[in-house]
Amino acid sequence: MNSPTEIPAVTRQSERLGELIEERIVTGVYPPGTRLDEQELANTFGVSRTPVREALIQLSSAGLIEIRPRRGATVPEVGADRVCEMFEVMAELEAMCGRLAARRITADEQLALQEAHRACEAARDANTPDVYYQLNEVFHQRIYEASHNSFLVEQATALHRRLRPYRRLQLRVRNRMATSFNEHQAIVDAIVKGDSDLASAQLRAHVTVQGERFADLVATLRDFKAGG
Amino acid sequence: MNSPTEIPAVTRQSERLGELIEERIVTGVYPPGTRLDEQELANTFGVSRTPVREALIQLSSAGLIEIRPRRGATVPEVGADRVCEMFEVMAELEAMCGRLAARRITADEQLALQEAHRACEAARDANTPDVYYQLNEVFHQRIYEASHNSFLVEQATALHRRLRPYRRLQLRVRNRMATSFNEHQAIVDAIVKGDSDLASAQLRAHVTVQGERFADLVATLRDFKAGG
DNA sequence: AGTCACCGTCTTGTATACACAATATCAGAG
DNA sequence: CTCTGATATTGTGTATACAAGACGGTGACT
Repeated sequence: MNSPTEIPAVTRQSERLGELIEERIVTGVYPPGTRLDEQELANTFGVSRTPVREALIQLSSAGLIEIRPRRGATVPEVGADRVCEMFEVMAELEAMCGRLAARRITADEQLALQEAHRACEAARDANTPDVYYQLNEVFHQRIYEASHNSFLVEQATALHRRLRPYRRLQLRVRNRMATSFNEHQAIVDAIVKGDSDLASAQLRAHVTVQGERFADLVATLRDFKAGG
Repeated sequence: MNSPTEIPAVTRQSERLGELIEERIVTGVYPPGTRLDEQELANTFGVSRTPVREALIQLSSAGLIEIRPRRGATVPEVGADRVCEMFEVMAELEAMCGRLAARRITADEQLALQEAHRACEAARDANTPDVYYQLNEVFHQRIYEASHNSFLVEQATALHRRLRPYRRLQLRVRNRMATSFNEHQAIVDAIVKGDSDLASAQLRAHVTVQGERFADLVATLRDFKAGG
């Protein structure tokens, strides 16, 4: 008697491997410039080279690694300018989500959005940046979904994921949490009000600020390095 | 099946295979719903299953096929609504390109853009839709590049590619070529003038129209089917 | 007669083996 | 001592072999 809801956890190893390797890349275990040796990865994860290769190809398609023919896979050195470009695109994608969300959001989704927003508020009051960071992801996801454009949701989510490590760097920035929450408030207001232009502008600004903060951070680090 | 006389592959077979299979998908050789048997593809292209699998994984990451664990790869049935969603995102990406291009385009790029535009004009005057279609691609690519955001260029190009088959359908639409060219003219003017808001709006409208045309076409086809 | 279970076949997923290209190493010449 | 060229080694790219799950058919039981 097989229960219809039985989940045999039947996923390809290569898929799991991809996630594991991705995790190690974004967490800095494999820093930029690292050469990813297939055999070495295979040994590390206790599998053969085949699923490792498939995972690497997947990551390559996602843009997380670079595969040069006959030269193997490497974690690319993503220049600060490159990341800024990505934030620039992210800002526009989020702006679009906001614009559509303001026009299309349902009552249920409004509730879900405000709930996520209040959760962020709690994290802010508790002064728990890590929690805020996670709830922030939920908040933005709610907006994506309210756009009622599933393709857009996928694109935005993918890029959001890819920018995660760089956004994470900003946790420590002074007052970032409070400022972020205030921006969120304005965004929620605009969406609830149905003001698509305002929602769009607010979200664009919100994300653009993150890109600028990242640029600031990079500049600071460079100065720090140069200074000694 | 190694043919020793073939030119030494400077690129992976799987990469070439990916392009070949992609070509067959977008040209309708493998229509939506087709089950892509690995062994069959391997026989077709005269290689083993390994590079075929790698190509399929790549295509899956690009969103062109769906791979369900243990059930193989299939060409997904992309619903009309899904395509419309993609056009909606494309419109926004192009709008962004235009907005940035209006602010950042160099003198050289202006020349290249206008050259591409004039080439389109020639194709319009010659009433050669196929040629116009190809030159149109170049025209848009020029705008992407003028945005001076390489990540945006990649994203826009990828989505443009993915929408190609649906845009191709519109070649036959009455007066589409002339209308398209007029829209291009307005876009070029706005960019050259440096009016980023206008360029953005014009491009958004230009692409949105394509999405609507596609929707029209689908509706017409449906009625046609229903009618007889 | 309909339904369910069991079994065979087929396809995918993974491992291993082999071929070849690219890089590293070392020796010899300038 | 350095530069260059040949050789060795390493690692990728492809093929083949093996294992395991999914689908279809057939048979038995209700």
